[in-house]
Amino acid sequence: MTAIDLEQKCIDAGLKMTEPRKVILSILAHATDHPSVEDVYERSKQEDASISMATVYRTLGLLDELGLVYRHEFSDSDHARYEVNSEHHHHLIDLETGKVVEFKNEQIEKIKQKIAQDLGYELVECRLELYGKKLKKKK
Amino acid sequence: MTAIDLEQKCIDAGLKMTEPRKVILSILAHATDHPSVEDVYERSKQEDASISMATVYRTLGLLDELGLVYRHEFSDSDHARYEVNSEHHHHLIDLETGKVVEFKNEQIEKIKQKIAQDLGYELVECRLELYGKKLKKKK
DNA sequence: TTGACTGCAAATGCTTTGCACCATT
DNA sequence: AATGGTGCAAAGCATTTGCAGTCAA
Repeated sequence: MTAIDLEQKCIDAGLKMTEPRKVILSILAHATDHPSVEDVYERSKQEDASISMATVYRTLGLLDELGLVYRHEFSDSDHARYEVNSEHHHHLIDLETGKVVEFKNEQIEKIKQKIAQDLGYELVECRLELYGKKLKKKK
Repeated sequence: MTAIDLEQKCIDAGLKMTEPRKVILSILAHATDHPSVEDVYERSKQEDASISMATVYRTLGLLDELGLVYRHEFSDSDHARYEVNSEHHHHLIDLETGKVVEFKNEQIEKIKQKIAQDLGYELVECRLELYGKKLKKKK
């Protein structure tokens, strides 16, 4: 999803397209990692030094509510990290470097559904995170 | 795991078996839910009104380090919730009531392993939580 | 005896909010 | 012009910590 797409979705949702919001949306659209609030704040300041932390928190909160962004709370760090909500996937976190690898798996999606159903529930959300250490290549 | 088992493991780990710790271990051993720090504190006070919140935090922290207890951070609430670390399982959280249902699934265990391996990682930890709404029984 | 443990209260650190001013619509 | 958005600084809140007294071993 591009920055323009995000801007349009915000406008459609009735938000005013202010300067701070444009900057934040652009940063999120271009991020290749999963930045924390602090990260977004730092990067925003490079575009526009007057942006405040409060605005970053408020904006990310709004985007999360609108479902445009996904809020992660990986257990290897203690603050939230964000990513633009695009295609459904899960994460593997490198315990040594904190690097996040994304993956998809059709089989797991099916089993999740089935487990929830068997327990008498409709699956609404799901959190699946793997934490691991890089394997040393053998030989 | 009984309270006695937990006490023994703590002693083996070199911890002194004090009154507050006995109370907290007993509460954890008897809990059928996944109590928050606050919950453990409230329940502890009924056994011994002099126990402080700080001690509950410190004790739960120690137990987590020793691996005797598992610290959850379900995304429907914002504080940590604990359970005695017994058999490996995952959780489904009822989004309407907050109720936690435990489940196991062999298939998922295998797929998790395989995914990590395929990505070049050794699986160390994992978090799998389903969030859902109770299905209405049809007819 | 003595080092670990505890309660208390103060400190922390991330996040939220009240308020007055400002900008988008 | 009206309303929603912003920066700032203060407030919140769960959790942690310094300290002096206490207790298990």
